[in-house]
This record gives sequence, structure tokens and C-alpha cells, in this order.
Amino acid sequence: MITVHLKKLKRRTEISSEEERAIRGAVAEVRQVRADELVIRSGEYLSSSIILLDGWLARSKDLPGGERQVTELHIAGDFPDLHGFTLKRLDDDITALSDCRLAVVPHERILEVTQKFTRLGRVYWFSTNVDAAIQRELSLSLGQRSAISRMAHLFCELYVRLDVVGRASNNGYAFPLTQRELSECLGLTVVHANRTLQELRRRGLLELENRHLTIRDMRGLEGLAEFDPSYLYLEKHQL
Amino acid sequence: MITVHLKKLKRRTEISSEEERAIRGAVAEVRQVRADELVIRSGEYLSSSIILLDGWLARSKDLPGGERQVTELHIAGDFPDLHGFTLKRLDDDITALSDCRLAVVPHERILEVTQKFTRLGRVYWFSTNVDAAIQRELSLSLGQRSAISRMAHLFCELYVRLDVVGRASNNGYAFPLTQRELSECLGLTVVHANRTLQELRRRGLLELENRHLTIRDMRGLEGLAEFDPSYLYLEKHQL
DNA sequence: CGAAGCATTGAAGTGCGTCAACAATCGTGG
DNA sequence: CCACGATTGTTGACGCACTTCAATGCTTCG
Repeated sequence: MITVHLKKLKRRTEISSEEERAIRGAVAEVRQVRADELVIRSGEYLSSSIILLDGWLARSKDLPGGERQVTELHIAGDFPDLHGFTLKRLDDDITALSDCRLAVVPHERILEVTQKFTRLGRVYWFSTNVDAAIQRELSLSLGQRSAISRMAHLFCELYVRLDVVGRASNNGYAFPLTQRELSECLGLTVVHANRTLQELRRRGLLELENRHLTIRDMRGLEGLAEFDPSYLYLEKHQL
Repeated sequence: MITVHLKKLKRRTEISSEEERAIRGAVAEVRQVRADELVIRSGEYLSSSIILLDGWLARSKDLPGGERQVTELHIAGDFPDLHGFTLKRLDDDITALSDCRLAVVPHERILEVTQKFTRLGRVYWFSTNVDAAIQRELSLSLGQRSAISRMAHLFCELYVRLDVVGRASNNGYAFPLTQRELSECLGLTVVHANRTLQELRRRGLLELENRHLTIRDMRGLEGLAEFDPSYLYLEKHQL
């Protein structure tokens, strides 16, 4: 179950069997949450963090008027609120986009593990830095890319990230978001997100039905998105 | 000189005199760079990071077509490429917006210091997490706020951050960016950034001349920006 | 089976972009 | 210290990508 998290880590760095045991031992319990459940409210005090084992989570920030911006989508293997280990409260909400299974990791155990294995401290620091890189790429999208290029970019990124944890299959993946949620990722209205999605279909780049995305023309999609995965830091790192 | 960096750290957590000595000892040299100089190119291998002692730096990402998005502005006291310690290369460029003084900190010394003082490891991890929070707030701005609210928000944030390191004075601060650079922070064209700035002036909220910003109506500006500084994590933290 | 949420479409509006010109300021060399 | 080209700031006219509003069918699920 937590194997998916180790799979993600091992893609980017070596994890010794001793370190692996320490990580496995840090999990206190496994929880389930339902779709649409608010998992963590921004501002609330945190004494544990969660590893996403299965399902999708969104981190988002709202304006007083209700407008919502998703700051990052999280998939199986991610450690969505690991930054809460040092920050002790989040500045963004975490919501379940689908039913999810979560491994709860108390901060005191993260502290112990990273004291004992200082390299793991760097591995997890690295991990939050990659999340920050994903968020920077989002800023680039929101600030400079057109709606269609932005949407294409998101689908490309998710394909790569899902592939790392073995959740992508022959050019497609399960995609549980509604068009409203998708629009909140992209800084668009639902109506325009809908039209943009249709344009991607019309160009023969992808299909999206029954919550499943199929990429029909990966080259074309990547080209439209100007997608370059180097910001995902997929190569092996010495830490 | 590096005192400004310690000032920033001490605002958010305790730093013992032993830890302070370790930090001061980690600096290998002090460099100067001129305005408009490309300080770090994204992708290049890094074996040291820099603390900004004086001046302004911008982190930015470009699209193939030349469109640029600034992902974060950095001021005195910041550690702009600290994430390079784990990532070993950046996904964004770092450019000098003004003449700057930089303290160079070799990664091997960061490694030593954080091995010896594991709490300092968490302090710096915390620090990159705050940068990530600033970037999330930018995503919220780019995705959901109007041009004028976005610009107001940026000026509010910079006031608070500069105040922490004692670089803001009676409701104003030195602001070295050109309108082009400002527009690249906000995802706007220069022309529209210019008109938006004029609108802020016209409403009596601020003045900007000779590279100096004066806030005439802080309440009004914060209200327009819907500014809430909690994402800056200014309170004292146990790490 | 009914209600609520979700996807889709059309028509009309607007915030911001584009293009183009010009004024003001800056930096540099003579 | 002035000359002058380059950069920066400003303004106007116009265009368009995306929003807004509103209506309609389609799912989904209690």
C-alpha cells in the first residue's frame, strides 16, 4: 500500500532497505476519506501528515468571493501536506477529489526518522522542493499560456506523474475530476474549460469520457503544451 | 552583512548563538552582480547556493516564444536558490533586478551544518516551504485575481517582507523594477501593467516614482488586494 | 423517480492584449 | 557638459480570448 510512495521516491533516489523500513514504520494508521471531503482545512494546527495511497486530492486556495484556485493535484504516492511538518499549518485546503486511502504519519515520527537517517531528511526536503517546482510551472501556465495550452500541459504533466507510480496505461489514465474542478486547476470558468476541452477533442489530441482520459496524439499534445518534463526532476539524485 | 539573513530567520524561529556561528561560517565568499545579470541559468549544475545580502533578484521561467513569468521576487535576507541544495539544478532562472551583493554558500557546508545541527536543517526546510507558500499565493493571484487586485497584492506582500528585514520605511520602500519587469511578475502586458498602476495612483492608494514606492492608503490597498499575510508564516515556530 | 449536479450550447459583454506612436529619461561617448 | 541612441513610460484605437448569463439536456444517485 505504502509501496506506491516508495516507488515514487525510488524513481528519484536510492532508498536503502533500512531507510525503507524506517519509512514503513512511520505510518501510524490508514484512513479512508470520501470524495468531496475536506481533508485538511488551511490554518488548523497539524501534528501529522498524510501519504496518499490511492485516489486524488487537490490543494486549493479560495478568495473571499468564493473563487477557487487549485494549487496542486495529488495522486497516489504523493505526500501532499509534508510541508506541514515544518509549517505546522497549511495555507491551502486539501480536498478529496475521489474516495481516497491515506497513510497518517505523525510528525514526531518524521522527526525521529529524519534525525536517525539524515539522508531521508534530505529526500523529503527534496520531495517538497519538487512540489514547489510543479507549482512554479503552474504559475508559468496561469500567467503566460493560453487556455488550451494550459489544459494540454496539465494532462501531459499528469500522464508523466501517474506513469512514475504505474497508474498510467497505454496513453491514458483514470481522471476523476469534474469539469468544474478542472476549471479551478486552470484558472478558467467552467464554460470556457468545457469549450477548451472540446477543442482538444476536435483536434484529435485526446478523449475524455467516463472519467477516463485517453491521449490520442501524445506528440501533438506535448507540442501544444510546450511540455518539457525537466521540472519534474525525474532523474536519479544523490542526496 | 549576512545579519540581514539572520534577521529574517530570527523573525520566524529561535536561532542559538552556536547555530548563528555555524551559519556565518558557512559563507565562502561575497560576490557582486550588476543589474540585469543572469545569475543562475536554469538547468546548470549547482554546487553552491546564494544568500542575497543586498539588492533584488527575480526567479523566472520563459516559454519558447519568449514570454516570461516571474515566479518569485527576492529581497535582502532571502536564500533564493536554497532548493538547489537538494535539486542540484534549478528549473527557473535567477536574474539580478538591481546591483546585488551575494553570499556564496557551498552545498558541502550546508550539508555539514545541517548534519551537525539537524534543527537548522528543519529551519532551512521551513524556509523553502515558505517560498513555496509565496508561490502558491502567486498562483491564486494569477488564476483568480483581477489585474488591479493582483498588483495591489504584490505591493502589500513586498511591504511586509521588506519590513521584516528593516527595508521598509514609513509606508514605502525602494522598488527597482521597471514596468516591464513588474508586468512579468503579474502575468500582464507592459501596457496593461502601466494602466493598472495608473489606476492605483488615481485611486490614491500609492505613488511610484524614481524607483520608490509610497503607499498612501495601506488599508485601501490591502482591501483591494484581499491581502491576508498568514501565508507568510510570520509567527514564531518551534522547529 | 425525482432532484441535484454535471455537461453543453448560444449570445452578448468586458478585461486585457495588440499595435502603433510619441514623450520622457537614462546612459554613454565625444 | 552636451549629443544622441536606447530604454522606459504613456496614450489611443481596436481586437479578441475568455467571461457572463441563461437555457437545455444528461447523469447520477438517494
